[in-house]
Amino acid sequence: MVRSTVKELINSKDFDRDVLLKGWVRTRRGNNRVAFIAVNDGTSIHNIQVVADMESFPESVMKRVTTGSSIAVKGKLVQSPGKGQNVEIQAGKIEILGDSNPETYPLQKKGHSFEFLREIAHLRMRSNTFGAVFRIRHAAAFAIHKYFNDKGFYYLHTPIITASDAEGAGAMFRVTTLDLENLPRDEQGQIDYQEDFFGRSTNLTVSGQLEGELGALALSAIYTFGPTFRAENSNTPRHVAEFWMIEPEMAFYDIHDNMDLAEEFLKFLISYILENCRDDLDFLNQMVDKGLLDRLGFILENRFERTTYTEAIEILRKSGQKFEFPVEWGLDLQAEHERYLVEKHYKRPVILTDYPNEIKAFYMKQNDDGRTVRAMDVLFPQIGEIIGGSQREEIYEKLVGRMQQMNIPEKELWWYLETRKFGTVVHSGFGLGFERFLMFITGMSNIRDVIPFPRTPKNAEF
RNA sequence: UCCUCAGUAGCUCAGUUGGUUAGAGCGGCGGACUGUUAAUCCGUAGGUCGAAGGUUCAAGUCCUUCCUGGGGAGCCA
Repeated sequence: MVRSTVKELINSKDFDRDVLLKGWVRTRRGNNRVAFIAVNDGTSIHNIQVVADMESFPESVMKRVTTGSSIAVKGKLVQSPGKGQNVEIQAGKIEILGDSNPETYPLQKKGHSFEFLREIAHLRMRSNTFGAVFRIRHAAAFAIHKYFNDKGFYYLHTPIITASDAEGAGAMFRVTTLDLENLPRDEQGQIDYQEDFFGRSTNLTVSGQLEGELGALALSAIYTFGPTFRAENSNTPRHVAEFWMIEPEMAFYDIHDNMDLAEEFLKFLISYILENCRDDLDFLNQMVDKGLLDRLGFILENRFERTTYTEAIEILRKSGQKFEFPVEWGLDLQAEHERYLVEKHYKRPVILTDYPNEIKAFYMKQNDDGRTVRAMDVLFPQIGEIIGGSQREEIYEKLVGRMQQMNIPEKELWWYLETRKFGTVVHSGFGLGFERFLMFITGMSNIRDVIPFPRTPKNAEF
């Protein structure tokens, strides 16, 4: 007999047929006459109830049906006479696939703190919340590929190991095969990286953007979606050392095309999750974050307001609102400022453009005013910035000028600069931190709870 | 890295101005119960009080250092 999943069975109306179910026991209730076994196989947030007449099964088997054990059940799918579920399985045969000692199995039927579950990350996916989170994580990843593929973008695999440490996006992890106990030295006593695997110093990537631009300037539109590494000693609910990032780059797109894409992309992802993960979202909305569904609706129902950084500073200064951090032209906006603009002033998502060049990266398109660049930040309620991007500087001389000002070594990025020498075009792109997006769409408040096995300072367990 | 709060049973926590043998709920185990819904009721076991050092007649409680975790800040996605 073919195994049916919980997802198939709980939605089925084809009753009184024989089915085969395999899964893990979540809870067990009952008395000496009848046992109610809640089984979950990860295909749904819901469990299916297996009903077993105690006298039909040997005690030696029923004793082993404990929380966490894996079982196979052959039985009849029937309409449930009890409240709380539509269908259940009247068990005909129960086989224990794998025992689970109830005295040592750490997951109980009562709720656990996320902090505790993080310590048992190898088992936490068996809990309701983490099952929901990781089903949504999958759906979001799939939706990202679907969106870009349907739009004619190419998925470009930018390198994970990079020799460039000029990207300026934070501290990097070194990649080496040198013997750390016995490092080769040159005449000056410096470490001799010519002896290293690549013949030079290499690191894990902090961004695929620069290589992504090379792809866009050949294939018209590309996106990257891969792991990214930051060796910063950041201990916050919003940072991990290894995370996933989505970075589209588009030739012939100016800043306005870029904003259009970002808005359409985010709305598509949210609609896709709402359509395909409704049960999981309902669960999270009820158990984790009561404002979740309203907030997702808020994004879908509103056109993103577009304005400039300079205008935003004016609004904040005139607001009469007391902020913890100062509001002044030239300073970066804090999350509290971004949230005020979105939640109080515009009451809709906001895209800010034209930031002071001093607080933005070297590759951003310089405006004619000489002091702002064509950056764009997409701001969401609750979290502030969710997407950061820009039109890129395509004029060789201007780009080099900026690199010199900011002490970015031109020699190392010769390949990046050559794209501005040979057939340069207007182009744009942006970056979306995948886990930051997942926090928004699941309502989870710690980034370590939206990635299966988080890497943070002093923690690389699992 | 800085600031701050916390660490007591498998989990979530209480524990008085330092004072006898460290408690509860849940979970586990045993029992009762004819369809349960985080079942209910009765009973029961379970502790290196994060680690090391110190003060004291006496430390879960006070002091020092360290470790781990939460929140905030910085860095940033």
